[in-house]
Amino acid sequence: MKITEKENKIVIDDVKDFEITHIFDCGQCFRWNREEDGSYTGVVGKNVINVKQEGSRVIFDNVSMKDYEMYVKNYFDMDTDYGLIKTMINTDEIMDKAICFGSGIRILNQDEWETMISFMISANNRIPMIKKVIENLSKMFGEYIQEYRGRDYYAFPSAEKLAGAGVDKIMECRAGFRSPRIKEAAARFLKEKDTVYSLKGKSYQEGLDYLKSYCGIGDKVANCILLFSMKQFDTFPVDVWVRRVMQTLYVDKDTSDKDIRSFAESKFGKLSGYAQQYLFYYARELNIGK
DNA sequence: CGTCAGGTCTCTA
DNA sequence: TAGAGACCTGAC
Repeated sequence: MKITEKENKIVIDDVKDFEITHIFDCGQCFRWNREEDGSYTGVVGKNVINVKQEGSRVIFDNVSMKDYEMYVKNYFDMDTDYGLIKTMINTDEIMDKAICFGSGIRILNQDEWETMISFMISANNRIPMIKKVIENLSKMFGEYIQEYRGRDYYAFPSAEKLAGAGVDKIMECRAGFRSPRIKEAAARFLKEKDTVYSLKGKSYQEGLDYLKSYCGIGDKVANCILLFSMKQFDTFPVDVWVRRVMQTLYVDKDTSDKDIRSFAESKFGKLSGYAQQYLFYYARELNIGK
C-alpha cells in the first residue's frame, strides 16, 4: 500500500481485499450512497467522505492525511489482514464460492451509538426504508456538516437530541412502532454510555446480555451491533438472508435461527462474523433460497 | 386489497 | 421453551 495526499484527497495504491460495492452492500451500514460515477459518499461521525475505486487504487475524497490517520483508516479497517481471515474461514466449497464472490468485503468499525439505533430501526424493515428513516432522523436531529456535490449532509443525531425528542417527531421520520423504543434507548444510553463503550473489551456473552436488555434489541439486532461496532467477531447474526443461505446449503430447512447460529459459531469460531458477511452478501446478491 | 420486509415483544400452553 | 399474532410503513 502506497499512500499519497493531494488536494483534500488521499490516494492509496495496491490495496488488497477492498471492493467498495462489497463493503457498502454487505448489509453492515446504511449511510452510504452510490454516486453517478460509481463512487460512494457517506457520513462518518461529523465528516462527509467520498470513496472511489479504480482497480487496486482507492481514492478517499474530502479527506486529509490527518483525517485518514485519525479515523478513516480505522473505520475502513485498513490494518486488518483479510487475506489471512479468508484463508482461515475457507473451510469448504460453499465458503470458497462465497468468499470469492464478496472478496472485497471489510467489516467497518462503526460507532456504537449509531449502530445501536440503526439496527433497532432495521427490525422488520427493508433496507431502503431503513436508510430513509436514518436520513430523516439525521436531517431533523443531527448536526449540519456541509454540502458535498450539491447535497446537504447531517451527522447522525446525538443521544441527547433523541432522548429529548418528541415521539411524534421521531414518528414523522417514519420510524413507526420503533419510535418510542428509540427515545427510550437514547435516554438509557445517556446514563450508561460508559458501559456501552466498554463492551468492546468485554466478552461476547456479556455484550449480548447487556444489549438485549434494551427494549427493541433482540437476538439478531444485538448480534449485529456486537459485530459491526464492538469488534465481537465470534458472533453469527442470523437474519432472513443468512437463514435462507444456511438452510439451503448447510442445514435442514426447519432449523431454528438459534441452532443455525450455534452451528456456525462452532464451525467458524472466532471468525464467525466474517463468515456471516460473506454468506450474507452471497445469498442476497444471488437470491439464494428465495 | 393482501402480503411482506435484514425482528421483537407479548401472551399462551 | 416454543409457537402465534401484532406491529409502522410503503412497495408490489
